[in-house]
Amino acid sequence: MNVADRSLSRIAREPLWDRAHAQLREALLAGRFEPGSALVLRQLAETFGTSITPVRDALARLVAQGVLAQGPRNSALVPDLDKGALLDIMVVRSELEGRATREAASKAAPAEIDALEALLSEMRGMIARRELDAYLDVHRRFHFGIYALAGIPILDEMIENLWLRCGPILSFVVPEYVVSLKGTDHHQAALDAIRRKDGSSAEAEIVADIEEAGRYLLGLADSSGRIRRRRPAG
Amino acid sequence: MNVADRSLSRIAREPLWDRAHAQLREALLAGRFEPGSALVLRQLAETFGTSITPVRDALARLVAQGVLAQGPRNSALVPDLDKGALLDIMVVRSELEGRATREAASKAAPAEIDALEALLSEMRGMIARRELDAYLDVHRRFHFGIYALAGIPILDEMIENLWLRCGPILSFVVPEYVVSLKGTDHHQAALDAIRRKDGSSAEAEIVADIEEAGRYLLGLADSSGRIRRRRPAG
DNA sequence: GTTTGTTGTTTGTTATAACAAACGACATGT
DNA sequence: ACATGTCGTTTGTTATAACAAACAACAAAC
Repeated sequence: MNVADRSLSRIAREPLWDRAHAQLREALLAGRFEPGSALVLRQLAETFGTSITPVRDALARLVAQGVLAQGPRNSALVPDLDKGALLDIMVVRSELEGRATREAASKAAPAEIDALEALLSEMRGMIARRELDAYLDVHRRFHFGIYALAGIPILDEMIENLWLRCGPILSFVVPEYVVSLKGTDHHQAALDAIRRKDGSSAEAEIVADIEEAGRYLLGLADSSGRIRRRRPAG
Repeated sequence: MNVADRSLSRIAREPLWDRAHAQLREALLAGRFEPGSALVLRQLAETFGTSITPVRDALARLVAQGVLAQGPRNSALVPDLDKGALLDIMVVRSELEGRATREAASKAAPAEIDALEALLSEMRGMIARRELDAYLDVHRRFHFGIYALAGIPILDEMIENLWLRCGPILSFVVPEYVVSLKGTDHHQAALDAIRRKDGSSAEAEIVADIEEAGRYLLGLADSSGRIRRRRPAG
């Protein structure tokens, strides 16, 4: 060990496919891909400025995780969820996120709960200002903040996977819907329950939150059962 | 359509990486890989008689699924579960497999239940004859037979993923353990509960089955917390 | 006009080579 | 002896080219 150790930081090795994977993941979560559209190797490779190999790796990973669907020619497709698929995901989400919340209630420290409380007030401000994208981002951090308190990495991983699976349609919610929920703030109720270590109530609130959002998205389904956004992307 | 359509069958396209993936999956589940060992691209490529590209694809998929761990050089490692990791998996398995069983109880048709009953008697014969490998295979088919009845593909997928994660140590059970369980046959009890559409009891039995196996595997842990087989593979 | 066959383009698959980072063996210096 | 530096080997990463399957457009035949 020499004196320079304090000023220098670790050099992280990050393969190109890892960066491609991260970018695709983020774009999916932000709803920047049209459900049903195909992700083309050479096209993405040109966008990223790499050869097709790293892109191929990234897409293979996403498909393996079930985040992307595979089309006819082993091509990667942005999933186009129908009512049945969404309902199934909601069932698993309720189960997993409910359990994570219950575990969190028995382990959370006051300081950690306060940090989540801060996110809640952030969220309220964003709703008032109709900042939907920013709201969705903090909203996600709030949920995963709870689940992280459970201290079960595998649970986190699987929950994140489920969010990714409905990523392309998560942005279909409109600000008006979020505003209309002021009366039934499951987020606040869940956090309050966690604070008083009432695992059952906390679980029930989170499940209610998931099911409420699920019902809203289900209501967006057209006659064929596919989930569409109210106003097509401009 | 011509007259030949009846005798000819669909020609399935199966890429090399898909076959490699399937073989690795099966080997993992059969416990043919030593926990902690590294899977080397060029070595496997030679075994399969292909270039490293398809092998790379297969390993990337397995790592993305969380079935394989990633080592220092982004290398793929056979997971070496410690007590904590195993416990976490068991929590999620109980939650998911419990829910699947509950759903199955409300949807199962008598004929489907009878088919599972047949598997149960097959299992009993195999235990009596100490055919461990064959038993584990039918045992797996029994469990997934129940979960399939729930009719929620995503649930199935995630449960299979969890089994794969502990695949390398599933074969650590010894015939003596299985035999010792004659008194508490959770499998039979779960199936009986499903037959009388008692979802809660069915769920409880499956959870008990999982936790019992979990306790056994936990008992194999050495002083450092790593799960080892009683008798090292010959 | 509909069907059928052809052809060119698109797109995922595989093999191969060049590359770079990490590791171990070995030698060297203190 | 121990630390350090060098070098060869191992091993994952990336780019590239050749390939094969699928699709669409178009032309020919009935």
